[in-house]
Amino acid sequence: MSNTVTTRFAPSPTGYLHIGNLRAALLSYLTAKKQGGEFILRIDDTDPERSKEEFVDAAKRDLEWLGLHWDRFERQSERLERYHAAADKWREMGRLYACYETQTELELRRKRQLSMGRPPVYDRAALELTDAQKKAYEEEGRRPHWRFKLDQERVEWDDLIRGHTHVDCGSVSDPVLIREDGNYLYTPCSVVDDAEMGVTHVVRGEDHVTNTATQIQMIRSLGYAVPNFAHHSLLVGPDGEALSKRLGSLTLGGLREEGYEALALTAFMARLGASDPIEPRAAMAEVVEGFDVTRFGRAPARFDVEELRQLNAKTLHLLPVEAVHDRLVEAGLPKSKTKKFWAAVQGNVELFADVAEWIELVQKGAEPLIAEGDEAFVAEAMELLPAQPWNGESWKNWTGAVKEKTGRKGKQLFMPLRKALTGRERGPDMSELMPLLPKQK
RNA sequence: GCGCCCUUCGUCUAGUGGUCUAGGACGCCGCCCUUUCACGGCGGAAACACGGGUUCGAGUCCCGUAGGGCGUGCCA
Repeated sequence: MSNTVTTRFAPSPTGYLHIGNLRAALLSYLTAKKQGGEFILRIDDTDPERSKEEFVDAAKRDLEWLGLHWDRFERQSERLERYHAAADKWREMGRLYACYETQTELELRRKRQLSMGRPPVYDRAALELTDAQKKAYEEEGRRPHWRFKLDQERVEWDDLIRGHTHVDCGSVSDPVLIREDGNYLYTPCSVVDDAEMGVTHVVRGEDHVTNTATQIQMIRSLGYAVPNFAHHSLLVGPDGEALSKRLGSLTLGGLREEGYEALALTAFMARLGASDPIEPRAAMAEVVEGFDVTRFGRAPARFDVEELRQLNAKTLHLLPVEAVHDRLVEAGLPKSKTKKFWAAVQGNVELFADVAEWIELVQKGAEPLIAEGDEAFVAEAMELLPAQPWNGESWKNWTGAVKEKTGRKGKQLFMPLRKALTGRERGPDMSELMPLLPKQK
């Protein structure tokens, strides 16, 4: 109908979303939003055995948290009649054929092909089955699974990320579309949904490249327009190893619980593996603005949570107080104090949870930390401590007085005083921090 | 095994035969700011996987080797 750029993210609710899923979801979302388009969240739940509602809820929660708001929500389990209709068409065209091999038989056949140095491609034996043979199988109690008969041609497309891409369908097995138990597999559902939902850009991982070739054939056979494709590379770990092994520890929910900012995560993933620099962002609109799917490379991208942590810190360092006010109050800070507190402390937090330490300091104070040999100096300095309340000049005045009295200067002067007041060696600018400190005992 | 893709500073990358003595960003190191640490600003070190070939000339083209990713499911 319209030319609105439309993308989708189609997770199967069989587990929690992880960082790899985020790459696909985010790139899809950003591809749509950069063009003012629509983003669809489509739950791929055709497998009733493995799909769990719990995972649907979790996926929604994760995407909402990250700010990947969907314009439409669909679920494949409610669209089965659409898939039936497509399957009927394919049967009429002679492109969907019944197969009766068991999984064990197929496995054996593949092993035999492999041992002969041949690619394990389905041999289409079922195409030769006579009606009588099929009937015999049925009477034996076997139920068929259904394969799509591929044209043995070279399928080509211009991929937004990979450039000109080709797959030789002559070396690909005819994909199974319908399982023996009648459930539809990913491939046909995706084809039908993308076409009927008006998806213009399919953005997904490069593990789908072969699927794309077979799906293009299915799309064409149904007379639909072939959408644009963008296959991004997959993530690998910090040492270049496949990430799949450690994905379990990299769920989006887990990263959220560890305290990472949604904005840090989206800004990071929107640039990881692309040629534009990874930059901290103060709002999702900036992430969208700075996104360009064609800037991504074909090489696998390393995901290192340490780099995420660094971006997280920089993100926090540029967030205005309005963006964190509610969370500061939730963490126990009085509303009236958030502005000055954040101005003083934001440069010293890597994860938002780090504010807890500073909130405790400004509310309860800290045990002085006095280095050996500095006892007399600190005692002398405390005598000169100005009366509270302190203001922005207090630190300067105090240290000036201490300097005059003791002759100390530089680090010898400041570090002991910082430690005496805050109990720490590191922290925010003392001029800003001192007025926030509680009444001294 | 076979097929596809990939390999430039530690990391993400720019680079489509000739100012590439290889550019940027993050990190690292140093300096500056703050008469302290952190934050911030400025600067520096740091790479064409290896071997052949084509060419006057190769990071750029071809072949091979090595390494990595993906595919090869009645998973998605």
